[in-house]
Amino acid sequence: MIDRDADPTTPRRRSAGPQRSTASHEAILAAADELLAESGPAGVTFEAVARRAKAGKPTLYRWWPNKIALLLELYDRHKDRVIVAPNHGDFRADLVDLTRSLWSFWRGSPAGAAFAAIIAEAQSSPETRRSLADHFADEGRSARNVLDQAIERAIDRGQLPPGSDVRRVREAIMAVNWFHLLCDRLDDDRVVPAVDLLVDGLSACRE
Amino acid sequence: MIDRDADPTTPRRRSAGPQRSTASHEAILAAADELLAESGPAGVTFEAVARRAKAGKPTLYRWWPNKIALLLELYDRHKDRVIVAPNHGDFRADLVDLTRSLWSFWRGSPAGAAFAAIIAEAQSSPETRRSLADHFADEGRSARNVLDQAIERAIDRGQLPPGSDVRRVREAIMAVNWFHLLCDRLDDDRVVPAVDLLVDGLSACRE
DNA sequence: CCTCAAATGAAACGTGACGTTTCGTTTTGT
DNA sequence: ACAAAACGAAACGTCACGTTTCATTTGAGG
Repeated sequence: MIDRDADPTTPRRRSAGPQRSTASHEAILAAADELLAESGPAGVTFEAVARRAKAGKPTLYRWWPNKIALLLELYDRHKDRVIVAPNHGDFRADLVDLTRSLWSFWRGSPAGAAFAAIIAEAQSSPETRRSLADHFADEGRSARNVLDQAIERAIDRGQLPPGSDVRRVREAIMAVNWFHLLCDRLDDDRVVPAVDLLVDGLSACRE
Repeated sequence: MIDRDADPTTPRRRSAGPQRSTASHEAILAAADELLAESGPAGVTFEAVARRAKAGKPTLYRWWPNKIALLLELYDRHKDRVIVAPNHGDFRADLVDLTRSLWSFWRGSPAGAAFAAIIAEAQSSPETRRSLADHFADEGRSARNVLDQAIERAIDRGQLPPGSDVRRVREAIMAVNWFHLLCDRLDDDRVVPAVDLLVDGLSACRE
């Protein structure tokens, strides 16, 4: 953290005027990131973020309607940096790989707790609940995510039926991931059984 | 609600002494239920419940560690009253029936929002997250629930492999239900596709 | 019957976040 | 230069939290 008060070269105001201040935007995200790492999602309050970022609360409320939006922006940044696209020439292998990386990402950083908090926070109203669903329903989001790419490769290869609904496949996979996150069951041991169950259906649910 | 102040026949104190007061217990649950119906899960605060039940906050904190426990007790009561065991002689049919009833129960009463709030609230700490998982992991809970019964019948009939892990099957089904609840996608139209996807696996995910 | 332990309702406490408002300052675009 | 817009700071009232205190009431055991 920079103590701007002790540095007379930096201006007292980061920016102002008819345009959004990038400096403020960055300072706020950085502060939120620090708080997330230090005290978890519960520590990321608009109050605390504004305090640490030396920003005004109205500035926060101007650009983010609520805590979900802020956490989501943080989360997406980290995720896009960490999750890379696998390509093993086999759908099941790709899915195991993706699931393992995602769960490990969730386990090993504040991101898991943050994402759980996003889902949790979104339950406070029907509108936010819908907006959560829509955030993941959009096909075009983030230039086709790595999961969608793996699904489409599987269809091309014939490992999924030609008429498969990519969106429905994606949601089924997400449902499993969410459940394991929310129940704190992100062990590596559970990855393969979970993927097998998903791909093969309940009939494959052996001991 | 009963205005006990205006009715001199009722005692000023519901009960006290070395035993838990059943009257207080009931009054608190009733008040919580009213608040849930009126203002949703957000309205069910210990503060408001105590006020309406004319109970002391310490009494609430004595018997329920947190809001999750209270909501869970409310939820289980309603659920056990509404969800009945289907038996169509076919696993898929049973599952469709159960899913439809559950989703309709969630849609048509404050119970859905309440249960979503329970999941959400449980995300506030790793301990409560685990306790949520454990609440559903226990085999013996509530004298074998209707879902477990349907699964075991399916195994007996040979519609699921003999070695199937009931717990794993149950969790896979729960994952789907939770996801649809949390994303506010409890339409009747989605029931059959969701069950098919679950039973047959991703390969069955056609348009 | 009496006594003691334990549970109760009421009220108060400090803490902290919420969401909003006000104010004076700073910067940008015209 | 000027006006519009964004900024930081500070304050506001509201509300739930979780805890503490206190007097009161009940039930169980002697």
